[in-house]
Amino acid sequence: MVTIAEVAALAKASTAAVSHVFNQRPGKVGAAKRQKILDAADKLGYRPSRRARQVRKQANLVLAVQIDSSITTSNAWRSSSVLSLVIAQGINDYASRHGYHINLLIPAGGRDFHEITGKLFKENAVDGAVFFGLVEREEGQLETLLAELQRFQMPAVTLSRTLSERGLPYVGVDLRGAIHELTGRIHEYGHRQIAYVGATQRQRFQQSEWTSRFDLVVEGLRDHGLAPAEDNVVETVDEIGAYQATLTLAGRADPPTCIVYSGDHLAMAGIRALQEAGRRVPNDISVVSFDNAPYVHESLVPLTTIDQFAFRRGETLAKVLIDRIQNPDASSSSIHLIAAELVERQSLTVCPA
Amino acid sequence: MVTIAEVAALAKASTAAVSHVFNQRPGKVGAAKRQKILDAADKLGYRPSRRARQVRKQANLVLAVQIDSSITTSNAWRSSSVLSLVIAQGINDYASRHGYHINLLIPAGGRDFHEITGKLFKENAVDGAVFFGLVEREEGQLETLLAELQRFQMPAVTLSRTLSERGLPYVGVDLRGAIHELTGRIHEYGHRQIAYVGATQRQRFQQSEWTSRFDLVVEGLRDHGLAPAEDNVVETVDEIGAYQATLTLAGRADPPTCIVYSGDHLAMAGIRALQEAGRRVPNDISVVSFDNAPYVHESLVPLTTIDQFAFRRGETLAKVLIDRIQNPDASSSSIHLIAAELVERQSLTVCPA
DNA sequence: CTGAAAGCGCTTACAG
DNA sequence: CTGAAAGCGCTTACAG
Repeated sequence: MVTIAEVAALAKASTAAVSHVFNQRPGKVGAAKRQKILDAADKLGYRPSRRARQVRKQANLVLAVQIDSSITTSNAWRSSSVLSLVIAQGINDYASRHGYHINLLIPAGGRDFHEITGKLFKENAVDGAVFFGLVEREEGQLETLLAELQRFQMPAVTLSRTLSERGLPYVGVDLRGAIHELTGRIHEYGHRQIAYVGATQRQRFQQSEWTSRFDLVVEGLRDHGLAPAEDNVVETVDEIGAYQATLTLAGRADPPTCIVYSGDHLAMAGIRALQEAGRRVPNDISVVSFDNAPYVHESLVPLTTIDQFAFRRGETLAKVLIDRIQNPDASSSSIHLIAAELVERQSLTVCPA
Repeated sequence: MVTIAEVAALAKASTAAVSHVFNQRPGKVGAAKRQKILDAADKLGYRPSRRARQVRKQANLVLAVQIDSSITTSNAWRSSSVLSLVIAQGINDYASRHGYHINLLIPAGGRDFHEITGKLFKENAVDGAVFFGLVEREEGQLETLLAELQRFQMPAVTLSRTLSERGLPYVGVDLRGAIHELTGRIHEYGHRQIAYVGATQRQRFQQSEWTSRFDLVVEGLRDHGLAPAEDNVVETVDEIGAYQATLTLAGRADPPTCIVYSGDHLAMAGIRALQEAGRRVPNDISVVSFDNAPYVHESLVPLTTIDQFAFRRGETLAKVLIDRIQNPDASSSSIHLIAAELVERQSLTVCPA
């Protein structure tokens, strides 16, 4: 391993100068010497040691990432498990570009909270934490978490609305624009009979992004004088449900000409059902959905969908957290919204005459 | 933060003694002094600093964990994504109990290899790596990986047979015993018409554990003079496929009395189909499957299934890897098999008369 | 603007 | 069996 001393020797500078150069402290080292140092480092293949830096800086350079346990314990939520992983990828990507590692916690029933606070905080093992969700299993768990965060001065960011309402910086997605564009397109293409298959308000997880998808779609449709009829809204959470619902819708005397699904996996199941029912997509019936998940390329018909930018959300989560860690006093904004975007492929087209 | 010096002072010992005690070096410190040190540490709430340890030991205390990218890019493989996460939990659990952190890599198309070797190895950022699978995207990628591993003297363990055949320590699951018990039970319960729904030999991923499930079931059944008829074997990889296949099987004039599914999620879909077809589970038709995944509690009928101990596999993976890191010369065995176990719940019962 | 020096908290030969 | 001391690679007041 090549050390700072070797670089200093080759560049005929002090180790301090080398350190300054590698810590981007501007104006500390003259341009000429700076260049010599950079050249020497380059020639030697020098890379600052994370480890030594950590001792000196009294920082772990580790981020705790707590993924919601429902992604493993709930079968129907497996689709969000994939998105969670993509978010985790994004966090990891940004974090490692900034010298941080991830300590991934996927709590199993009940242990969630203790794992993170009890071990990591007390052992001073991490510099910050990201909470995907907060499944409150016991009364007062939320309060305890917030208190611990406070006590250990632990910076944290979240994807959970509950936590964001309690002051944690929040990284979310802004669906409004994309949904508006989508409903505009649906209207423009002449669709009048629209169905919605997926999670709606009635679901047990209130306030989630999934339910707001439904609300926003209805709202967007209304703006164009459209809205799904009551019996064109089917609450379902998994693919078999979507498959069955679609079969039913397709079997109607007067089927919808456009079906909106709350997720790509449901839409993909729906397309299978439509094809089996002898309906062509999109010629007979258009299909649109949400997520633009990594597996969307497997769709039988290229899917028009709303990209939620999961990876980018992960990056933002990491960025916001690391900023807070490195700059605890800076008053940064606490809500970060990433605008979703409509991705037009082939599953949405003009309404058949 | 309380340091080793403070403990030494309170215990009237040298810092070296304290260090020895905390490093489990036996016979280095007398029992009496040892106790005094432990007491002092306890009173002060002392915990060794990972960071300082890292500089001294020239170790990162970080493990790279490369999950297979197909868990996000393939919709049908979402079930294995959950199991992968449970394995990752197990790794994380064991690792953090031993002072290691995880650097989780979920490669996105193509970047897999470069990410791990190019960045982590060269930057000397990790002490070891676990590879869930190796998706060879380019010719020679496997060779390059092995060469890099060699070059950087990087300990690695794997879940992939391809990699294990090339010498990496392998942690697998031994299904034989559990499947033998299962087929014994099926025979004993009087089932004669048995169906298999799920992944079989014909699947694109040869040599995977999934295909061997099928082979072993057939083998176990044969041992009892049973075996699924050709048209009782349905190749499918997702829930809708399982649902449809089950509907078909249940609709037969002479339906099977026992259906074996290659995964819990498929069995759960199958049970839905059976119930919708008016078949009672297990009274009319028995159902068994593989995995004992975390979401199995959602099954409409408590599922008899073969537990693959994903969590334990993760722990073992971490253990084997850390052992290698800490003891590079020890010649340890390179194949570790965890015996699967039959978990009997209610979905398998005696064959109706 | 630059460099010599102390120190982060720990581990480990080494001499006793 | 025990302790004084050097050192891991870096950062950061501090004095020049």
